[in-house]
Amino acid sequence: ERVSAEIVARVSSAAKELGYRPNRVARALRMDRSSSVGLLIPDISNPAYPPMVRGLEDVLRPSGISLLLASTDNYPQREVELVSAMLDQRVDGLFLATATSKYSPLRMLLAAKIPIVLLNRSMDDLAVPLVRGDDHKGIRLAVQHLAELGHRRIAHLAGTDAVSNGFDRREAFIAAMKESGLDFDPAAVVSADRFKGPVGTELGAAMAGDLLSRKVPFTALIAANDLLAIGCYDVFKSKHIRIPKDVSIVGYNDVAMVDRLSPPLTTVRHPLYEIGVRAARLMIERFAGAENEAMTIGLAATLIVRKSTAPPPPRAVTV
Amino acid sequence: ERVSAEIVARVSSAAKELGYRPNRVARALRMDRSSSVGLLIPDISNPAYPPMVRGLEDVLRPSGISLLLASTDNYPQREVELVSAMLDQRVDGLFLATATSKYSPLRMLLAAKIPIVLLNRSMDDLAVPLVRGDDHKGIRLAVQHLAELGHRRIAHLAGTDAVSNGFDRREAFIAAMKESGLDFDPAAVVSADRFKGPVGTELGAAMAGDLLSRKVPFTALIAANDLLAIGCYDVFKSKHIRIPKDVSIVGYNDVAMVDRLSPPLTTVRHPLYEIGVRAARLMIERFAGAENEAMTIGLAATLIVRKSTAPPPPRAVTV
DNA sequence: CCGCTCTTGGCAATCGATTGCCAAAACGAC
DNA sequence: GTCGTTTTGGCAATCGATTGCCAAGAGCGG
Repeated sequence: ERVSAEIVARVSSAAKELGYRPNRVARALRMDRSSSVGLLIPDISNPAYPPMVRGLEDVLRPSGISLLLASTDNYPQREVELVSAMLDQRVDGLFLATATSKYSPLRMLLAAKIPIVLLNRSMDDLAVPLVRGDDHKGIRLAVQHLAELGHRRIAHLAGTDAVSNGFDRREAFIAAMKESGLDFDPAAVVSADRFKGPVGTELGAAMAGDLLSRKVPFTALIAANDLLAIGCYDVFKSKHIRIPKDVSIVGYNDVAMVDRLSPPLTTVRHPLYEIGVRAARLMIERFAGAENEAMTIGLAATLIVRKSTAPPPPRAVTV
Repeated sequence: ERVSAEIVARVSSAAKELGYRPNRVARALRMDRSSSVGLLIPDISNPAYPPMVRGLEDVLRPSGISLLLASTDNYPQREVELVSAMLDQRVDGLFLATATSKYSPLRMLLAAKIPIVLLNRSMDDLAVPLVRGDDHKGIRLAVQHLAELGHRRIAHLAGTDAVSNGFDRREAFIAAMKESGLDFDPAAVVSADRFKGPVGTELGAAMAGDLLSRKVPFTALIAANDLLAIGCYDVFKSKHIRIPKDVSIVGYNDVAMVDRLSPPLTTVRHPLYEIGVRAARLMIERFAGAENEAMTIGLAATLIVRKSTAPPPPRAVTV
C-alpha cells in the first residue's frame, strides 16, 4: 500500500525463486482464520449430496477456501463429535445439510459465533441462513400433474418429521390435495418415522409394503425422495403391479440415473447443485462482512415428467 | 506418565468444567502435525467416488483425522493448485485418486516428504503405496463370461491411456482375448483418447457411435467403466440394436443403480469402498511409522452377471 | 542546511499449545 | 535429621506468520 512498486516486485520475485510458500497453519493461528470450512452431510453415498458438494466446491475453490467433509449417517452423536472436531480445528464456517427441525444437541455448539449456513434442511427458531428448494411448490406440481392425468386418490411416502424436508413435503402434500379438491385420506400417507434404518431403497420398499397392507385405494404415489420411489418400484414389480399402468409414481430430487430406470421416473427436480452454489456464496458474503443472519433462499422446483406417470386405470389398486 | 492419578483426574475434570478444548491450529503449528489429510478425486459427482470417500471417512474418523476433499475434473493445473494448497495447509498425508501414469507436474510437489497413498490409479516410477482393484482379473472374467456365452467378436471401449486403469484394462482385454482364443481385432477397440471432454455417458455414446461407424463386426462389448456402458445403451437403443439380444454389454465398477437399468447391467464389481478403507489403513500405518513405500494392494474383482449379456445372435451386428 | 514527510528495515509481541528444564516441595529410606 | 528420589509448579523457548512500533534513511520544500 505505501511501499514502492519496485520493492514489491523485488520481494515477490525473490520469494518465488526461493520457493517460499506461507505456512497456512501459522497464519491461521495468528489471524484466527483458517480459510477452511466444514461440511456435514448425512452420507456422501446418497446420490443427492455429490451435486451439492460440487456446488460448494466450485464456489469455494476460487476463493482459496478448503472444504472439510464428513458424513454423519444421521447420528446426532456423531454429528456433535464432528462439529466439535471442526470447531477445534477453527474452521471459518460450517455448512450443515444435517439439520433437524426441533432440538438438536448441536445447538450448544452453535453458540460459537462462527458463520453457519444450512443446506436443504431448516432448524426451528435458529437465526441462521438457509438455502433450500421450494418443497411446497415441488409437491404441488406433482399433485397437479397427477390430478391433470385424472388421479384422485394419491398416496404419499413421507420422510421423517424430524427433518424439515420430510415435514414440509408432507404438509405440502396434504395442502395440495385439498387445494386440488382430491380425496385426501390420512391412511394413504406412510411416514418414514414408523421404520428405522437408513434412508434408501430398502426403506422405500418397506414403506410401500406397509402402504399396500393398509388396503387403502390409490392410483398414484408421491415419494418424498427418489430413493423411496425406487424402493416402490421394487415392491410393485414383485407384486406385478405395473408402473405406470396400474400405479403412477412421482419421486423427488431428480437424482442421477432415475431417468434410466424402467420406467424412467417422473420426479421433481430439486436444485441440488444450485443449493450448494448459493450456500457457498452466502458464506463468502458473510466472510466479507454481510449480515445475512436469518436469510432464507428458496430455489425453484420443477417437475420432470417421464414415464412413471400416466392416467389411472379404471379401478384403483388395493392389492 | 509420572504424575499421580489424582492430579490427572483433578486437571481433567477442571478442564471439562471450564469447557476447555485444545486449539488444533496451535497444536498443529507446534507439532507440525495437523491431523488432517487431503483427498483429490476427479469428480465427486462421478458415482464411482462416493463409495471410496466413505471408505476413507469410515477409517479416518475413529482416528480423529479430518478429510479435505477436492475435485480436479482431471485438469492437471487444478490438481497442482489444490495439492499446493493442501501442502500449505500442512496436511499430514495425501490421497490421490487422480494419478496419471506418465509425467505429471505433480511430481515436483510430491518431493515434499509427506505420506502419499494412490487410489485406483498408479504412477510409473514413483515409489508410493497404491491400492487398486485387479483390473486384469476383472477384464478376464468379463471376456471369459462372454466367451462362455459363445461370443467370439468382442469390442472394447477403452479409457484414456494416460490413466493406468484405462491402459491396464485395454491391455488386459487384448491379453484375455488371445488367451481365450477369440478373434481380436484392433479396430474393435475404441479409445477415449480420440475424444475430449469429461468421462461420462456422453463420452460413451460418442465412442459407441465411433465403433458402429467402423463397421467392424462384434456381438459383445466391454466398456472400461459403467458410465461408458450407459452411453452405449443410449446409442444402441436409438439405433434399435437390442441389448442383449443383438449385442451383449459388460460394464466396469458396478456403480450404484446400474442394477436398475434396463436391462440391468452385467458388470465387473470394482471394490470401491474397500479401496478407500485399505488406503486409509495404509496411511494410518504410515503415520504410526510403518515403511510401506512401494507397497501395492490389489483387491479382487468379481463379475456380476445381470441381464445385459446373453448368447450372441446368429449374425453379428455391423449396422 | 534544516525540518518535514515518506519509505525502509528491524525489532518485539502475539496467537495457543508443546517441550524441556529447573527449582521447590513432598516423600521415602536410612 | 539427612540424603536421595519422585512429584509438582513454574518458566522460557519454540513453531511461522502477522502486526504495530520505532528508528534510520531517503526525498523534498523552505
